[in-house]
Order: sequence, then structure tokens, then C-alpha cells
Amino acid sequence: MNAPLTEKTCGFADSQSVAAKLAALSHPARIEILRHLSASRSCCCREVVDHLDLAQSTVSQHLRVLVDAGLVRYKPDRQRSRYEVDSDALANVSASLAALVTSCCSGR
Amino acid sequence: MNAPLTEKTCGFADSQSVAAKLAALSHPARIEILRHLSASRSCCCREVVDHLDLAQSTVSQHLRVLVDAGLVRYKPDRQRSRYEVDSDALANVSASLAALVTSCCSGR
DNA sequence: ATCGTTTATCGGCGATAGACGATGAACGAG
DNA sequence: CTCGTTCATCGTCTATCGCCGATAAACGAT
Repeated sequence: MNAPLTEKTCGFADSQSVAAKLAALSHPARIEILRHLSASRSCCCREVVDHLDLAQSTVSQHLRVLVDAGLVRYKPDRQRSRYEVDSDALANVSASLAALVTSCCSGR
Repeated sequence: MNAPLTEKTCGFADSQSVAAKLAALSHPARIEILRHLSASRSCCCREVVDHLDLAQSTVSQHLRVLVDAGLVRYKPDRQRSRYEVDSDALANVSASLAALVTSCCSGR
């Protein structure tokens, strides 16, 4: 965990922000997109569209959700768009959830 | 991690089921409820209502979402309802997310 | 200059989420 | 038995989600 957590490991981000990040992950298509982004090098929208069997506009929206949540980085590149997973941010979400779970388990 | 994962650590639950569990966690009120459940001993609906400043019906619905997702156990007790966090299930979700994150990070 | 490709965004549609109040069932206490 | 408490469920309303097709902008290639 190299990303500096704004909260201590045993502390919490507020429910609001944790929920927001998890919401971005709470859709099968977006999880699939994340997997594909991390596995692929190209990371353009089109490629995801081919992989996913959804309309291009729909995929673009899903990507936007991930970007807005800060889980995916976006960089326009010619007529392509480069999307890539923000590993640190992702690790952060996972850590937040883990912290929540830990506190729930240790509390009993 | 004492819960036996049905998939290998490096494998995945399908996106669908992971997404469903995360969806249950993707609301501030439900996260708050989880925290309260784990911190409190009583775990009845009323107490959560007092803690949360939401209508009783709304809280009941949130609890139902958590129960349906398998993250909270429900047991009727007299006129009360006992809700308690299913630590194993919660740990499982966390592990699934961690596995996803790990694979995304290791892939690059 | 004119295509073809890629992409983001808009508008619309149906479905679902989230909130509430009202209601009735269950139950303890009096 | 009756009253108060607790709870789940129902019906309703509004907002948002998820999806699509259409469109326009950006850009490379011809």
C-alpha cells in the first residue's frame, strides 16, 4: 500500500465517500471494464466496446463513471482515448472496505 | 482470511455477484448501519432508526438490502428484530474486491 | 476536401432506488 | 382486554440508473 491514506488505516473515510467509490464498482459492466483495462495495453474506448457487447455510448458512460469516481485515469490521445486503471485509487478503495470489515469483525 | 473462497485468490467471483455485493455496500446509510450493528449489541431496527435520522420504513428497507445481499443475518426475537453483521460474508466481499484490485495492479 | 473512425454527449425511455407515510401484525405490559 | 411499542410491508412519489440511437467534434488517411 504505497498510496498515502488520508485516514489512518484503522480509521475511516466517511461513509459518503466510501459509498461513492463502491457505487462506481457496483456494476458488472464496470468491473468487467476494469479487468479489461488492467489486462490490456491499448485501453481505448473502442476496444472495450468490442469486448463488452454494449453500445458505444453506454460504454463511454460507464467509463465516465469510473473516471468521475477517480478509479480510472483519462487521457485524450489523438482521436483515441486512453483509459487506464488508477491502481493506487483502487487499492485505496479496497483498503477502505477492508478497514470497515476489520472494524466490524473486531467489534464482536 | 478464514472464509474459504470458492474461487482461488487470484481468480474471481463473476462480476455479477461481486457487483451485487458491492451494490449493497454502496450507500452511506447502509455503511453507517453496518458500523452501528457491529458496534452495538442490541441490533434492533429501532435503535438503528434512532441513530440514523431516517424513517423507520426506510431503515427497514436498508436492512433488508443488507440481509438480501447476505451481509447481515436476521433473526426475529419477540417483537424485536435482531440484526447482526455476517463477518464472514463481509470478509468475503472484501477479499473479492482485494482480489480484483490485486489482479488489476499486478497486470501492469 | 472528403471520407471513415473514434469518441463524448444529448435526448429519450423503461426500470429501479430511495425516501416517506400509513397500515396491520406481533407482542409485552398494564 | 387494551394500549403502547416494534417491525415489515404496501403504495406512492421523485430522482437516478442503465441502455440505446443519433449527432457532432476531432482526427488520420486518401
